[in-house]
Amino acid sequence: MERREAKRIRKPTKRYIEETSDVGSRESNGRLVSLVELGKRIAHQEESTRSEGMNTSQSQNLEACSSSQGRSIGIDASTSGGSITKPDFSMLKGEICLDNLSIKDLQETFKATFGRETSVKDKQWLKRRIAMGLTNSCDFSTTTFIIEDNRVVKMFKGETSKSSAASEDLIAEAGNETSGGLTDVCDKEINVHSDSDAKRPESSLLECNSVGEDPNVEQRVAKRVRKPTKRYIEEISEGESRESSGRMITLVRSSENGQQSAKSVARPFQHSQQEGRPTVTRQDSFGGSGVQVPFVSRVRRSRPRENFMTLAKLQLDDIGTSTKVVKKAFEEPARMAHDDAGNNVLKASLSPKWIGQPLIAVSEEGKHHPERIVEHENDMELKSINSFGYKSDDSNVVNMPAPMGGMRRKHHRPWSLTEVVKLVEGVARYGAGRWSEIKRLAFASYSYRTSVDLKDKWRNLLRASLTQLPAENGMQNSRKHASIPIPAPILLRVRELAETQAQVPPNISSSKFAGHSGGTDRNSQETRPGYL
DNA sequence: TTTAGGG
DNA sequence: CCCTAAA
Repeated sequence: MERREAKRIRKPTKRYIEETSDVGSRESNGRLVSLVELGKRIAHQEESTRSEGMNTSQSQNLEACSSSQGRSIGIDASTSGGSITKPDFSMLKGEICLDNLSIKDLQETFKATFGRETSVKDKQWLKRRIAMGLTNSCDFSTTTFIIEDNRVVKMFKGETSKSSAASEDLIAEAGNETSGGLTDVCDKEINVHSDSDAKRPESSLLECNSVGEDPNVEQRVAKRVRKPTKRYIEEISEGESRESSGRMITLVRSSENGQQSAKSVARPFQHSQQEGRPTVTRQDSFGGSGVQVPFVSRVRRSRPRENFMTLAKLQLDDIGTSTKVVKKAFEEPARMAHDDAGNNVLKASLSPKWIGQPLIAVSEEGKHHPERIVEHENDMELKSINSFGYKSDDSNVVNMPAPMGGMRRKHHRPWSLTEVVKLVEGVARYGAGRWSEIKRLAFASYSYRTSVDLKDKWRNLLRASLTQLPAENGMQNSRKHASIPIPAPILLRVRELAETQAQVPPNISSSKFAGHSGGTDRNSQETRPGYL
């Protein structure tokens, strides 16, 4: 329990949070830049008192340049700056003033809002329409930048009122260019925008920004390379989901109103992906559709592992992965054949069959339950145990059907008594925890049984020795269970060893386990403690 | 890769 | 058994 906590709490979380939030900060930083620039430009424009026409065009530019937030900022600027006085924006603060306007005014407002004329005379309709349009645009813009918003806006406002001095600073800091130069750059950008209007995915506010102040941004992009572990993806996505989902909404929204902003917002991800390893966006090449999936579609809990693998193997003919799988799959039978050389039994007849087996038919087989094939083997086990000759048993060349099932679960291989004994011996000799050692020395002939398996088995043995030992008098040979109980002596030994090596949890001991084993058998995955 | 633990 | 985190 304690260990678990320690394990779970560890820093990776922190690190990943850092990394992931980095995206956010980078992005918001980008926004910030644009806002700063906006402020700059506003200030500049105020300073040089341009003509009315220029003003309006500028405000449009603002919108275009800063995409989503541009909207609200532009509005804010015009209201707070006060230099822009087009009647269109008289209701910028929302639908507040709509009531006071005449139909004609409303129509004009409509035009200003939606960019098209309307002949509707219905005051209510107009108001509703305008209000909707406004709230839409404002809405998503406000949801887009949350934290930075206040700060930025605040600074921005102060700057506009203060005019030149502050703006000079910003300008110098931003790009050691003259303000004219900067505006020129942006103006250019904007012209491009307005030329092709909606159909320009590439050019974006980000580019506009990076013109002024990119190095930081670039660095951050480059920094974000590592792809979090799936587990972590799931976990942090919990915290991040808000942000990402918000962004998704933004994308949708903006694509339904100002087109180009969508692409521009989404762009950083693509960028970082090109930069190196896949990061936040992934190319899901399922079925060759090649769809870009933003973040991780956190849809599945539990283990779709095999499914995925088989699926991958089937659907996309990725040579790389599939070959790897196949190779690994083939390894098993080969080794098994080799191992069984020392023993007798039916090795020769079986192994060639596996090797010769085609790679197909595997995927399909994944759905069936191949667990059953073991049955006969148990009988063998029984025999050898009954004779109590702790050997000659587990030459179990289990009739394992095609191991290369696209990474299917290892066929459940019951632990034979000899294996258990060897395990115990191994632990006695090398100590519990030296699983690799034990594996290498005591289990040299059992190619299956990885060190992890040994570890697991030992854990189970331990558990068994703890729970089952007290009652060892009563139900020694009980036929309750189909499988063979582990002989008490062995369990005793296990326990001794465990005590020797301080593996016995002092107080909890049996009660916990007893309660635990009462639970559902979880697909018979977890073998019962006291049995083979 | 190996260990340790949770599932 | 599987999966992962840590080391």
